[in-house]
Formats: sequence, C-alpha cells, structure tokens
Amino acid sequence: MKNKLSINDIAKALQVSKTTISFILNGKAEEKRISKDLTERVIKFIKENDFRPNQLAKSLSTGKTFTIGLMVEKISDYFFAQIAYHVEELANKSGYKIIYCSTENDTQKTKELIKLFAERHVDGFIITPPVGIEKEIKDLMQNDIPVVLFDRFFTDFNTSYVVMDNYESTYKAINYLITTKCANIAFIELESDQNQMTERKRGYVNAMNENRLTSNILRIPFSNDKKQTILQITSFLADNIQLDALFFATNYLTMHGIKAIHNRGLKIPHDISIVAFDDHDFFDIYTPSITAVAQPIQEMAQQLINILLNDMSSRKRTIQQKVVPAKLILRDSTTRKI
Amino acid sequence: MKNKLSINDIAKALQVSKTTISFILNGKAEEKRISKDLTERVIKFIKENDFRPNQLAKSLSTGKTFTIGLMVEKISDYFFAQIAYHVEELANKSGYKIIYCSTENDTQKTKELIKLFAERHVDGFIITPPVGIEKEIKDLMQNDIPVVLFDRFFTDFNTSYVVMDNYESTYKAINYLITTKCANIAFIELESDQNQMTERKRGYVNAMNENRLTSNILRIPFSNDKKQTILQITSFLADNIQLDALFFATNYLTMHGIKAIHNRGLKIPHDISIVAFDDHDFFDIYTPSITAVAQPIQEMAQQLINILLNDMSSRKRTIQQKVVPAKLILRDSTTRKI
DNA sequence: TTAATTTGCTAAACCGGTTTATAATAATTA
DNA sequence: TAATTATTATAAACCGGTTTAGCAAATTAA
Repeated sequence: MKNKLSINDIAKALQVSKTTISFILNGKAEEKRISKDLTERVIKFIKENDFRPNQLAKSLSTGKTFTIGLMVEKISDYFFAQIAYHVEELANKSGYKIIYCSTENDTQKTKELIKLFAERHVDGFIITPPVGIEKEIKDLMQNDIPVVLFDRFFTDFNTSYVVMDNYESTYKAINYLITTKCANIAFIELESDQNQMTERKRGYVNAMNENRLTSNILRIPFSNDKKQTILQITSFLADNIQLDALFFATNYLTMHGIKAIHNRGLKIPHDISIVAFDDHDFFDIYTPSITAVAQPIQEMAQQLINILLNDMSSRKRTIQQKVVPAKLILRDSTTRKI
Repeated sequence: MKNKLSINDIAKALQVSKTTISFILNGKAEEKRISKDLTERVIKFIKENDFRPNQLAKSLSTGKTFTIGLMVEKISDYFFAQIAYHVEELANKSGYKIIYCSTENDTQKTKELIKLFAERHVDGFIITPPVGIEKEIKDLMQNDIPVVLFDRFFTDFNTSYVVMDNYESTYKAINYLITTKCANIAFIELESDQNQMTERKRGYVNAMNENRLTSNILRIPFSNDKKQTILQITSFLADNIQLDALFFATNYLTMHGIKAIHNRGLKIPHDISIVAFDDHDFFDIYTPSITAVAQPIQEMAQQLINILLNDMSSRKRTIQQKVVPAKLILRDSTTRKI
C-alpha cells in the first residue's frame, strides 16, 4: 500500500504503453488485439506487485463511483437500521458501497444533502422523501441519475419506488381486530400528510366504515418528545374509556402507547387490544407480546437494490414501482375476545 | 446540474487562467496576490452560474475525499445504529460523509472491507475490530491513515480508541445488586474473548470475589439463534433455581433472557432481579422497566469524531485513548429487596 | 507484385481539479 | 537612469486513470 504503484509506473517498468495496460486491466485485451504473450506478462506483473488501480482516477474518467446514496429519515430507527443493514449487504455483492445520511424528515436539510451526495457523484439514490422535494428528485432524474424512493412516494409525480401496501395491511389488521369483537378502535398516528401515513389511515377509516363503526383518530405532533407523547396518549385513554383497541401507526408510537396504557392501569389484552405498525424485536419479547404489521424488510431491501442496479447498469432509465405486502403477525396483544 | 460547468469553462468564459480561478476558489486570492477586481469578477461568475467544483477531481489531486469509513459489527444493532446516527450528524458539520459496513465480527470479511475502504481513499476509519486484524490496522497506521477503534481495542498494541469503562461499570452494577441483597448473581455473556467482554466479566468476578460470593457464568455461543439462546437460558434457570439476579452482558442477551425468565414463570423483580449491559428504548418501556448500564452514546460519537478530525487535519498522527464512564440507570427490575 | 486488410500497439487528448515555477509589467530604490 | 523589488497573472506539469484515433508491420487478397 505504501507508495502505491500507478499504471504509469507499470508502463515504465514493462516498457509498454499505459493504454495497453488499461485495456488489459479492463478485460479488453482480446477485443483490442493485445497479444496473449504481452497480456500475460502484464498480468503477471500486476499480480506480483498487487497493483490496485486508483479508484478516484477511475471514477474521474468514467464518471462511475460505485457508491449508492442512502437517505433515510433516521438511520438509528429500527426499521431504517434494518434496511441499511440489508441494503449494504446486497450492494456489497455487486461492488457498491453505501454512503448514508439522516434527513430527519426535514425538507431543507434533505435538499442540501441531495446536492452533497450528487456532488460526490453517487451512482444512485435510495430516498425516503420528506414533503416538498419533488423538484430535487425531478432534477436528479433529468440528470439521468437513478433514484428509487421507499417507504413513501409522491402521488403527483412518477418515480420508481418500493413501498409497503399500507392501505391493505392496515385494512386487514383493523378487520382482524373487529373479528376479535373489538368495536371501539382508535387509530394513533403521527401528524403527517405523507402518503404512507394517509394510506394507513385510509385503511383504518374504510374498515371502520364498512363495519359501521365510528372512527376515532388521535394525531400526535411531530415535535412531541417522548414524555409529551406518553402524556397525550394517557389523557386520550382517560377521555375514551370505552375503547376496545388501539392501532398504532408507527412502532415508536406503540412503545409510548404501551407506557400510557400502563400508566392508566389497563391490562393488554384484557382491557384493551393493541396492534403496532412496523414490527420490532421488542414486540416479540414483551409480555404480552404485541401483534404487529411487519414490513418484509429483507424483501424491500432486495427490491431497492434490484431496481437500482438494473437502472445503474443500463443507459436507459426506467420507472419501476413495487408495492410489497406486509404480514400481520398475530401475538398475545390481540387475543382478548376470540 | 446539467452539463456541469468545469473550471476550464470558466477560464474560457472569463478569459482567465484556471490557475487563478483555482486560487480564488480556495481562498488563496490574497496570498497569491490576485487583484480585488479580478477576484470579484470570478466570484460573481461562480455565484451566478452556481459553479460547484468536481469533488472527484479535487480528491484525485489532493488525496482527500472527506469521507470517513465506519466499520461496525452490525449496523442494525441498536447500539451501532445509534452511534452511526450521531457520528454522521457530527461528521456532517465538518463536511465529511460516512461510508459504512457491517463486519459481522468476521475477521476475513473485515480484512477485505478495510482494503475496499482504503482503495476508496477514506480519510479515516472508525472500527469495531474483530479479533485478528491487528496487522491490517497496523498497515493503515503505517500508511498514515487515521484509525480509531471503538467499543473494544487490542491490548497488545497501541492505537487510538474510544471505549466504555467496561470493568468499572460492571463492577459497580454488580455491587449495586449486592446492596439490594442479591447473593446468587449469574453473569450471562456471549462466548467472546474480545476485551470489551472480558473486562465486563472481570468486573463481575472481582465484585463477586470481594463480597465472598461465588461466580456463576453462562456462556452463549455466538452461533446461537434466538430460539437456541432462549432455550439455553431457560434451562440454565431451571438448573439454578437459587438465583437472585442475572447480569446480561449485551442487550440482545437481555431480550432473550427476559423471555426465558417468563418461560420459567418467574417474576421480575419479585423472583429475580436483572441488569442489562447497554441500554435500549425497550428497557424503559418494558414492565417492569429494566435497569441498565447505559453507554454514553452521544459522547462516544463526539469523542470518535474529535479524535478523527483532529488527526485527519494534521500532518502528524497521534494516539488518543478515551475511556468513557457508563451510567447505571436504575429502574424497576432491581428493586426487589431494597 | 501491389493493394487491401488485419494484427499489435501506442501517442495524445481527456476527466477536472491543484500546484510549482516563471513571466510581464508597474512601482521603488540607488 | 538603471537596477531592484512588488504586483498580478499564467503556462505547464501533475494526480491516475480511459478512450479515440492512428501508425507500422505482417498477412491476405487481387
């Protein structure tokens, strides 16, 4: 590694043009009619001296960096951390490295980060978009840079994406609660108008309507901290003592909701059933264990990488949209009245 | 962004040498005695056309990429995901981006990944080293590349690192358990000889010895899956019915241990107290809440970045070693006999 | 035997910056 | 007035690869 060899050094050492060496390195020896003899001489030298071409120089001339930009809401959140793990593993197999950042769902910050990643010439983007970055995404696409959104997308313009079937999975989960004889089912969500959230809500509302039940929705402000959220849910429970079940639209809300339920002295599932959106290690361990709508994380990661690799390796951009089904994992928190 | 401007284009447009433009761009206008007049003309042009220098070209000639390689055991683990979050946030402020990977604690894989990151010219490394990569670390250091280890380090050779006070924090936690009148305290650990683990064990054994109590250690193989681990702990509990308390050396072991305790029909803290190493959202929410040795994650991230930035910005390499104290967060799982 | 083609290889331009060494002019000094 | 020094700017080399265009020699075809 010390005093690294360059292609020029090799050219000098072997008294050969660096063009020739470049051709051989890139497997174009035959195509460019370099003789077997010379090819072997060069390869031998390269092996003996453990020559590794400078990737920066390569990137500068080819424009490819073999880097993917992964922009998630918050890398430390369970769901995104899992995605990051699988995405990296899969990308690695194809020689790609991942550079990541947390958008914090902040529009301005995200715009800046997209610029920074683009400046670093990432070959493709995986993004969980906050609201208001349609223009920046459009710019990337117009510049022919592959982008695939995930977890959510823009309904008003066409991009590649990988998302869960938020509507269907919530709809089914609510219907399941109803089969367990729950009627007063509340929906606890974050104050967000992004489509992954609105779809979950739509699933809830439709399931309730079709069963002639009344919707009851609690919206938690984004700016809430943990304590505030717990308080808010606690007082919601106090104001709605007739509730049979709660559906939490994210796993962090579930965590806080559990605390609130505990604060109110209620027992799950005896007094109230709960269902979480997004699974978590925690939910399996907790007593009672928590029924959850589980996103197929590994499959989503695979789809993301497939779409991206496909797009990055071809000259033509394509739009690919995958809606993957979730799985309702039944556990103890919904066994009240079966 | 389309058809990006280069410094050459600007030179041509303004009829100025690109040397001049480069100087101005890098704030060397005064030093290089470029006239105010010309400087302003160039700056105006740059602003009007939103010129952004090509980072690849810059990196190629300067050798700096403003990229940090973050190599953790598994990016999706709670602790590492948190570290990743804070490290990125701090790095960002100084213009650095993070490229990450999961080593899976696999020596061979890690060696390969170090090479790949080095090939990409990361400016510095943050590594949770598996065993047996001393040579590779040494190589990096000899090549003058800043490296800082964290979570664990090599006792037999000198590097920068940021770790927790594993010995002291475990020692204190065990002593705390003893003050709550626990005597039969078992230590549940992963089968690992890395120093973060051996130090925790040393803290446990010493605390036990000093109080004339008998150590009781359960080692869980690395290869175990979740189910096997739960079974193993369950049968350990069956074989040791006299136990007062369990100390879990990692937070995943705690999760599985809780399930095992539940399987045995034991109540925390009534029948048995538990303490977890590494805190987790979960532990605060769980009923009963779980006492934990909490690593000061944000502080560790800050130290990591400080050491690295410091080292990357100077010509000279330094060795800096930080042992940060942990905090024992008392919760309900250890209130049995106070 | 000559023209055309194939084989084998390379010079030079290019990607887009940084940096060293130096030139041309203006202003001071002796 | 001539020599010296400051000021302002630049040409060219460099980082380390890729790629285009083309040359010379060997082979084949006419």
